[in-house]
Amino acid sequence: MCICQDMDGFKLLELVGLEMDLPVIMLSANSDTKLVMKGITHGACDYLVKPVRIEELRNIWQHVLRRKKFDSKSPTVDEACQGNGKSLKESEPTGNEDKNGKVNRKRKDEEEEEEEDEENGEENEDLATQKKPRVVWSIELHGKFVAAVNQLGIEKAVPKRILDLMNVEGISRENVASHLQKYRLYLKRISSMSSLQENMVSALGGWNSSSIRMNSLDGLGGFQTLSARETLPISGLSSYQTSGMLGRLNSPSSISLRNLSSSALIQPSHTQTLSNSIANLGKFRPVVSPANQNAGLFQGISAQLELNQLQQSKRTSEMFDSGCDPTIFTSASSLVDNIVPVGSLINSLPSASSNPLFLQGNPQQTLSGGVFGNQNSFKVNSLNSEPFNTGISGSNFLSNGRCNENWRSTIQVSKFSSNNPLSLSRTFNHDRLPPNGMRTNNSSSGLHIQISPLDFSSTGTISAPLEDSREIQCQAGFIGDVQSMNQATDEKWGDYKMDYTQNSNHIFNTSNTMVPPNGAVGPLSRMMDQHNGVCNGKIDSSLISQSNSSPSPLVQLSEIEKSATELKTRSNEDYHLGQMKSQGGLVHNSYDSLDDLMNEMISQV
DNA sequence: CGGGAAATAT
DNA sequence: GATATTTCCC
Repeated sequence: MCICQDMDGFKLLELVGLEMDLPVIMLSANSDTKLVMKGITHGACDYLVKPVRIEELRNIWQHVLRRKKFDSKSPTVDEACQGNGKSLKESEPTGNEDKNGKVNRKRKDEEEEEEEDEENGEENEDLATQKKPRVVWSIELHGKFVAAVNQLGIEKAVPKRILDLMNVEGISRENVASHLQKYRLYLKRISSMSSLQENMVSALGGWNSSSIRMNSLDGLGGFQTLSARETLPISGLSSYQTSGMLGRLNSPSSISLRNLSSSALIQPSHTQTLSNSIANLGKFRPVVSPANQNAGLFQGISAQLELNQLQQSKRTSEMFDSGCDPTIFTSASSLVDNIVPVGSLINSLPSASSNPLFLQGNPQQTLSGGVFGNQNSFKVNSLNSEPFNTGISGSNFLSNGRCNENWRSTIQVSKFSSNNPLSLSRTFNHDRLPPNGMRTNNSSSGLHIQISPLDFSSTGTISAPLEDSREIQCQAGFIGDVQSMNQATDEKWGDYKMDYTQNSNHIFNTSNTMVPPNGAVGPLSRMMDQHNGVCNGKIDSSLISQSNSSPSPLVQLSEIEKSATELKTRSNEDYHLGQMKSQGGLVHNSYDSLDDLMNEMISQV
């Protein structure tokens, strides 16, 4: 017989059965009952769902022995085994895995089969039990986790308690402990990021942009991974978001506050100075997180971005020097990283993007504009929308009102520039396209990438875009209210993964992702802008505060978008400017509370 | 039990 | 090759 590549397992199974008369055990990651049945009906003795536990294998052996015994005694048994799958039904893979409710996350993998000499399949079930299904921290699950943690307060959140609060079956304390470990790590990163930012700010004058960037990158990176991973599983679902988001929302603000007060994070290292406060923030994570998330997305890209930035550098450096927006900066860098693909875009745009435009506009405003621009491109859909999704809304609702207004204003602006926006978006896309890389990346790396660009452009779905834009806008708008912002952010954070992850699917994602990518560019630009204008005076305080607390994330997002927009638009300087104005106002507003924090942090530093 | 870190699985 | 989870150990 010949085994060709195109031959699937079932064909092979038949061949083996016909020509070799060997007992065959099918192995596949696909636990679909239909497939199992098919395998068995095609002559497989057993069908094991991967991953296969050792116990299962052990059992197989035992069965072999048993079979031999039976054989001698009663051939029938043996026969049954080999020949017809039906007799083996029991061995159905399905059985094995599911101890827990969740059982197998479904994977569509391909099926593989392998034959093995003798065996009977029955036993695996016994053994099967042994196998522990791998817990996939879906957004939903993570949402519950976050809600539980928030409820308990980070300090009091220990695996056992979290597990109780989550009230989810199928996961063990160990699972929760592990996830908590990861979550803490994540928070830590965030906090460090913020701290770094702060430091940078404090340093204002003298820091190396490069070092800063590095830091930011690191932080982001971590997130990203987290988010990305999570995202994957989730990706399919739109639904999850809602639930997840809500959950988060619930806990949210109040929780975050607690955390802050308590503080406690342990920060590792460096940033400690800030850390306490920061740490808290980190715990808070929600707030900060957004930025991080964004950053995370971009990660890969960093180098390019940096280069780009550097090129633009002067401005950038200036910005830094001024210290206007450390946070932003960071985010920018992070963005940059992620952006890679974007980077290419940027490059292409570069000249234009680079400076001029950005400089002029205010970052924030610009951002808004950017967002809007996107929206425009999307088309008003946004309006329709529902925006945002409730999920989001949960946290944001309040702000929504504001946002809306902002939006409107923004929108107007965009309209005015409207042509551009669309063009921008398109351009954007195109640019990216060329970069197939982006897409490619997306597919490969996944999540993050998709995010942005793709969605954007293709996005087809309008909805996504809209939402994104909305969110973004909202964020921008929020900036004013730190608290609200925070909450929103928090939520996101909570979802952090979710958001990112989702990006593919949901709006959130989109927005997040989108933003980041864009943001990558944007941030820089933003920075630049600030530098130029706004930043100087107030900026420090306001910005800083932002960076520290949640605001920054938002800002970043908006920035990002903005940047993106800018990039896209370039041409639309006008448009930017207009937006900028509006933003500026917002920004300042927000920080009061944050400022305090900032101040403290700064002083500490 | 909780946390950190090595070992694995994806 | 890197990350997410699991497992092991203190």
